[in-house]
Amino acid sequence: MTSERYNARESEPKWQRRWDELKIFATRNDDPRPKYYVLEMFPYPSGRIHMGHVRNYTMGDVVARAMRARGFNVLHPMGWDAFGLPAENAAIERKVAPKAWTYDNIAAMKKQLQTMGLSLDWAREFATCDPSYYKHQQKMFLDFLRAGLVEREKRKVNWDPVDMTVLANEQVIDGRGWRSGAVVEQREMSQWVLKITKYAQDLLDALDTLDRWPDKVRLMQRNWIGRSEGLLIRFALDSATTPQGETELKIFTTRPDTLFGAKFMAIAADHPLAQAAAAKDPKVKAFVDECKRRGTAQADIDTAEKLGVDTGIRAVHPFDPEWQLPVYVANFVLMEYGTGAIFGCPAHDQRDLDFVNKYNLGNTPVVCPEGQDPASFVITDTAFDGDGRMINSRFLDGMTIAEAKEEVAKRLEAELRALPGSGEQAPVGERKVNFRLRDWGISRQRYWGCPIPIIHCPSCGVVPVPATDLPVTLPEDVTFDKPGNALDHHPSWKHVSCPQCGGKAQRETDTMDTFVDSSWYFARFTDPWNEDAPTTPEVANRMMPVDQYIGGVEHAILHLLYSRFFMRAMQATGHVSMPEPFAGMFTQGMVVHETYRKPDGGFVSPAEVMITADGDRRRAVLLDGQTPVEIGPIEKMSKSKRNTVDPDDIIGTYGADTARWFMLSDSPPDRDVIWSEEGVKGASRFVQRLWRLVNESVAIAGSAPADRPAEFGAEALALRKSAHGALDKVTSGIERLHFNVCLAHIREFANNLTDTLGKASTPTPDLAWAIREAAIVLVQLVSPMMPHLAEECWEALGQPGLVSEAPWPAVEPALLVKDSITLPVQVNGKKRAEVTVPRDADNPQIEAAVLALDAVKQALDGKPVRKIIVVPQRIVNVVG
RNA sequence: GCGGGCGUGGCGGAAUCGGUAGACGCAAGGGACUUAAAAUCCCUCGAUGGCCUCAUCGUGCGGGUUCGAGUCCCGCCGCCCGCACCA
Repeated sequence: MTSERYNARESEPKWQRRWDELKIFATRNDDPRPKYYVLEMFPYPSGRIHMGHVRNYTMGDVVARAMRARGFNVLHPMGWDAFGLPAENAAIERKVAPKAWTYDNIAAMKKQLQTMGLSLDWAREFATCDPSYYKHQQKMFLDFLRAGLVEREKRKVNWDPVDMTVLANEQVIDGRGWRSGAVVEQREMSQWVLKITKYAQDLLDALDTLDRWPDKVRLMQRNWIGRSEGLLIRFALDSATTPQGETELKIFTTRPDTLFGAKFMAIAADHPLAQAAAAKDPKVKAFVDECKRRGTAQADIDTAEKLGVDTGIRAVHPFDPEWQLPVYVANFVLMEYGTGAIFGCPAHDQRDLDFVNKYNLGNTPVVCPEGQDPASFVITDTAFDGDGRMINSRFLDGMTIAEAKEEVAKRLEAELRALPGSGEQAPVGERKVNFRLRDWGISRQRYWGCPIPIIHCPSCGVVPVPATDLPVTLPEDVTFDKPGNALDHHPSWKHVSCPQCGGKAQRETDTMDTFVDSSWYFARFTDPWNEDAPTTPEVANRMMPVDQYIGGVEHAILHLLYSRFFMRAMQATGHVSMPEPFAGMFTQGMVVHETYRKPDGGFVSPAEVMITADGDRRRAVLLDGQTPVEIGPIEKMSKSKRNTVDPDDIIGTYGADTARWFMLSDSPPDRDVIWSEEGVKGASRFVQRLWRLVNESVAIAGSAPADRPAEFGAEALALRKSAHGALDKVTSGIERLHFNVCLAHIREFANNLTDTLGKASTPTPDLAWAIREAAIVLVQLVSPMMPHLAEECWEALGQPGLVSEAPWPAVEPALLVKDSITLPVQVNGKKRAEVTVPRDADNPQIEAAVLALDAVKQALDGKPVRKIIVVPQRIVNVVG
């Protein structure tokens, strides 16, 4: 027996070296066992890992280690999402080349990650900025182009008129450029888009097959795709009021039933009709220009005041040639959705109601809720969007909404009118399924991204770079002394000869959105050594999909949806043969921490603060012991709030196992976890306790027989039940990623073992055997969470080999069965007593036992028993 | 603004299915050991009242369904995440 404390600082590097030497985490693609692919979202190489990474990778590692023990061929790789804006910012601010900055950061972060003891197959590591990775991405871009999945399209971008550059939404602060301070403008640019909308219906339908995804993520994706069924309606325009060449306005609506409640038409500022009106009317032009003087972020557009201007144009109601509606340009109508034009029915749409109330256009309710008198039904500031019957709607009156929609659709489909220009007759109304989802614009006017392998030739047009010329690599001799795209500024890079005609031509200088890089890395991990193709299909098809993907909720929509699209596009071009990349998805919560402020209001970091207890209250002072510090709200760890904790410090002080254990304890993994010094100390105490407990078990049970005894006494049986109960719960808990509950069960089991040891200084052989079994099970249960400590304990127990390679223990089902059960007894829903009955007691027996209880008789107070509800194995409720 | 989520003791949280609310831990208080401290071990720990093997109340707020609601439904309040060029 040892009385020494467990020394993480010595043990952890030792076991990490051992694992490394034996290459036990290297995955072979030809391993015949069933595969299990665990993946955590790969990090952006910012330079240092943060606690969010520690939490994310610990969770993945627990799953990987547990599944490995259960006999799976586990694939658990790691790489770097290495392109992106911060590298360019570093180049501007610190004059370091993006490439050098990025690879230095990768080296530093890899070193940090390696101290965590993760069971990763580092042989598969790559960074998305490696030409050997993006070469294949360029190849796939060209495959997609040939497959009709890539197009050119005009898109709006944030334009900084002073720096003459495109800004990311993040770089627009209160409508101004972050460096220049100039008011940003919307500007149209030709962009490359990936045709994700071609898969809109499939991406929506397939959500139903993703049964191991969180419901909330599937719901968010469903809403993002935004399928709606409605009607395209061609409104005729009154020629007297309409600019030359315009004869009709096409709108999309999901509420054709409310057509008789229409009060106005509204079109987007960049709608052709608005452009035509602006050319004639300075007031309209001023408004259209005003609309362009704002960023492109949706939240900003939506929260801006609803404004509009009357174009003077009048549209004709499709059911009444005498009824004219004013056409407004409105800032809340988007060209990107539907046809960029709507009809406004203020009584039944809040935005429309706010709009008419502002411009005094009035409203007429056309849907009346059931039970309300139509004569007195008035709308003032709250639109009614519920169910009801049609009123004030001529031939629709009395119909339900659904009937009215159908009737309007039928009538307008039957009505024909000449198409503008052609004279060909076409229906005025057409049923249409519309999606909110837009195609994925991937062009970025930035240097540090994957070059788009296209050459623009004045005579041949858009020419793909020939496959033999790939990759198109980034030049390294670039400067960042002027704003804008450094690739574009490069003196020679973009000048090439056309691969088709040989004439002078220019390379595309836009690079790809970094979401492209992260939309297929998981497939590349299955065979990162293939130099000829993005994937080796027979390998990818065996190792994919990812069985358990883990990452932050912030990626619930974009990254996950783009990846789902990319798999489909890769399937269409022969790189994989399945549509879904992630069979199981888990979104983990953030790591948050208290904030601290000095008397002058400045934030101070946790490392500079001392916390003292003052009765029930906690107080904080600076390390000088003098200056009081205000303890502020708990917030997401961020540099600006200075409430970050450095994983290096924690691992250096307490060891990786303590950090890992704490990250998994307390909070449910999908919720935020509060990092606290007390919590870490608690985890550290448990590390020491477990070490003592295992060593005491060795000392007490050293005499245990090697063979399993035929009979077990009461104490041994109780311990075995506790061990196998914990084993059962932890095994299923890891499967469901309920780590906090797993840890509680492990602690409970450890408490039971401690109690047993306390009572058994000289145990009988059967108890000694049970103690040794319990210690072994305990070490195996903690091994996925605290692998270094577990190895040390495994050695102390005299077990052969490494616990990291030991098979997961098997549960003995007989030990999970209880002989008798204790049921709570309620009288009229309130708990009054408990009754203990044999496991197989039938209902009449239980009822008799319950009615005999004094507490039940008392609670009934002489009232007759009306009925007794017996929920098997759960509860008894007596109704009096 | 739109979409999504969350809310349980002093604190983090537990409670497969609607079935004993508060598992497990943290903090706190009391005690043991110690010259002392650290470490460790034991006890108490939702609120109120009381006859401490007892009763009432209690899961953000207000209603509802049910024999029974933290869990389901309706309406609020508060906080957090995403919104297409941050990753």
